[in-house]
Amino acid sequence: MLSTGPMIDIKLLREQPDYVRSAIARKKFACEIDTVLDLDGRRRASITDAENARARQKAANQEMAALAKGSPEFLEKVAEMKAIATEAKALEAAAKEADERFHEAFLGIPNLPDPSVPDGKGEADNEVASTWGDAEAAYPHALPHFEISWFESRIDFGRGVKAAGAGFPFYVGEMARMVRALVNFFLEEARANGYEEMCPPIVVNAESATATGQLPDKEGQMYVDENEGLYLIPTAEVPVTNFYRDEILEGESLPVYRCAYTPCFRREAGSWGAHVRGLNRLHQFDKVELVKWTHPETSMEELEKLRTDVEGILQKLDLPYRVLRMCAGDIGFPHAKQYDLEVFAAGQKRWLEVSSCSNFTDFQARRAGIRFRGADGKPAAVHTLNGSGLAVPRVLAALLENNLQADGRVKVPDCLIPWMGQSHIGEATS
RNA sequence: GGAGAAGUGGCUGAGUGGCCGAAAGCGCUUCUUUGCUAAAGAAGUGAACCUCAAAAGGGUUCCGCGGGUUCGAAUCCCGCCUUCUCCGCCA
Repeated sequence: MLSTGPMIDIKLLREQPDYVRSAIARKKFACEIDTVLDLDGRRRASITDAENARARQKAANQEMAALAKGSPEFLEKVAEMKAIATEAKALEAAAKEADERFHEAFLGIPNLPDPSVPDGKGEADNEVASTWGDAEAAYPHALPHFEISWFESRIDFGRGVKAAGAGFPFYVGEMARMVRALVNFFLEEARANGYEEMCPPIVVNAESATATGQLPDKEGQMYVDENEGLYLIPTAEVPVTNFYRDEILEGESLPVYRCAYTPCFRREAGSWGAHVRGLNRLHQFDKVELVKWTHPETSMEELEKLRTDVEGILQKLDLPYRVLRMCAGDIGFPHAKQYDLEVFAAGQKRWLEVSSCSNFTDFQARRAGIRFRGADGKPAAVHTLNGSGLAVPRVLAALLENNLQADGRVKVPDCLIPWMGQSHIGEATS
């Protein structure tokens, strides 16, 4: 009847409303649990009424089929049936409306945070789970990347404004090749970790955006083509996760690992500020995304493996980073648990988020209708996970800042040299 | 973009107003027979939702999607989507 199912389990909400209420209270999203429960009750009563009416109608129709067409008994029955049909139709329309109202409200309930997620109201309450590398190390020549003398000649924001708008730079020459080198490196790392590469559409329809939770929560963050009803993807997570929408996977095929490189588009409405300069925040950027479909029982350990996979890439790049265990108040609408990975940009002396690794448990899978056949043969929702592996611009920013040398050039990390074919970029200034 | 054709269960494919959740075949599962395999035979084999404490059972819906006609629609009408063929265009 509806292509997208509920986000959390409605049975859980019915049976343990207080648990759901308190779990959601830990998140920053407000939602009307009682309204949803009330609408659920109305919906179910309405459906029962409609189905009973329909059953009466069907039974009567069976009798009619046995009567001779045009006979007096038949004509009498037809007259009688009209009233029943009218009633059934009205009840069905009411049931449909009640169902739609319920679903609309239900869609507004966020995923519940996992018990292991720390309490907290926002950014300041996230816990540092671990750090790698030495962010305090001397980076004697570090500069904010946007202050490097040759920066604008290789990442041209001014001409980007002319061609498209703020936040859409041109990468020129060796910097364009740097982007390509990073993307290639990221994809090969993903492949080595068992993720099968995909090349997905970079626009999606509203159903897909709803399934992964971008809609209705983050409507304003996506670029949209009103004519076609298509959204430019904010992340490859959206098309890739929807690959299996409305499908039932064989239990043995889990877990499935996939990765995809795509440009990502974000309007970032209202989030522009003075601290956002250079590559720190863009409307379009390149990213390799890792996606997993797993058994419910293993999703939390798969999240740890996912995070470890991403950490391995940062280690090869030799970028100091820290892992944040995101608090309940700062994790996203569809998230059950989330780690953010931040690299240290020595020039700005700031931590830049380059990856977010998340377990959505069955939230997306329910909305997307992605199920697997368990041991009992019954379909059940899979768990979906994803993480950036990695986003290009901020990694590039940190590389430019941390690897800046006395002569004004930037040393290319060893792991990228095979892809770049050169050991330094930029021009010597001294 | 223009002109035609088609969309039925995991697959192939019947079905032009009621007896159709839907023939038949294939596939799949279990069982039987059989030195093994193969073959043969028997039974079973979709999903969602409502009801039920749960299971069992019962009910409703689903033949691309959405409307409509009718007492009754897989079947008739309208709109849309998708696929295929031909033409045009194009990387």
